[in-house]
Amino acid sequence: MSLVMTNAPDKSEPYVCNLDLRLRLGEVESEQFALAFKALSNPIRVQILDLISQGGGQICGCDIERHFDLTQPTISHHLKVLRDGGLITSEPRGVWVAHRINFGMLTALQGLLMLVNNTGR
Amino acid sequence: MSLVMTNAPDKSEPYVCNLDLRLRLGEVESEQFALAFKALSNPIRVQILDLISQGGGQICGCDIERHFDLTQPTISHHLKVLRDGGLITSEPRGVWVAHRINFGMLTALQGLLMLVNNTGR
DNA sequence: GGCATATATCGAAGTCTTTCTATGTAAGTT
DNA sequence: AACTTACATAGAAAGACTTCGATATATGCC
Repeated sequence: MSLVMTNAPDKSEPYVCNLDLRLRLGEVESEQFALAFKALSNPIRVQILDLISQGGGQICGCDIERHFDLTQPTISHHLKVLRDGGLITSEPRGVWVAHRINFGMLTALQGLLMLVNNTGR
Repeated sequence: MSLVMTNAPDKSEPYVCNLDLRLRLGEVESEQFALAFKALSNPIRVQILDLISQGGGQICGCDIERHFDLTQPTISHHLKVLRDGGLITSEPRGVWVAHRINFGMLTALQGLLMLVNNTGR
């Protein structure tokens, strides 16, 4: 019996294929998660999401553009990717558009990470 | 005074640009997060990560390939993307390779989501 | 109506991703 | 030494992503 807690595989034991593994996540489910993570797979979009979270629901594109060396169409594109990934919602408000965090999606992503993090240990 | 808790912007108020927003995430930091999220931006890789978490550290490529209609080089590529994104580690163990979840990275990603989720509310 | 402001869309250029086939490497087996 | 098994790498084809300039739309103001 070892004195340290470990889940490291025993090098002396021959490997036996693990036949118990199951795809717990369905195709549709994993595609939805992948789409949301894809929205976060770009450093600019990670920073945009952080800016929106600081804005407390009151944020327009011009408040975002100011922080980056990118053109307005590019920022508009990144906001669309975040929207399509379900991470934000955008509501027209007169001449500008209010961008808000979709808390439900963030919570869902946290849930998936927790599932993997806890199952693995 | 309203009877419901809301952070919805007041439609009657004219919008004023929010000059207080700051990029809390540096360039290097947001690039690292983006790289990790990019690893999760594909449904196959989301499912692979889930399989590895179920394996408890004892998982080889053949245990993964069985579940997908993809060739061995393609699975090998996806594992490399997960590795480069810091989500798993892979240790050669004789003729096969043990893939393991990098719990620290999952926790870091959960932390970012929590930051955005909590700041926004 | 005419003009300014905020945002979206289009189309194009360059780059990166996904997947394959073919091939290489390295450990275990007979 | 030859063979099998597990995995990695190389190169190629198709498609997706990122960014831009140009242009369109739509609201608010004079």
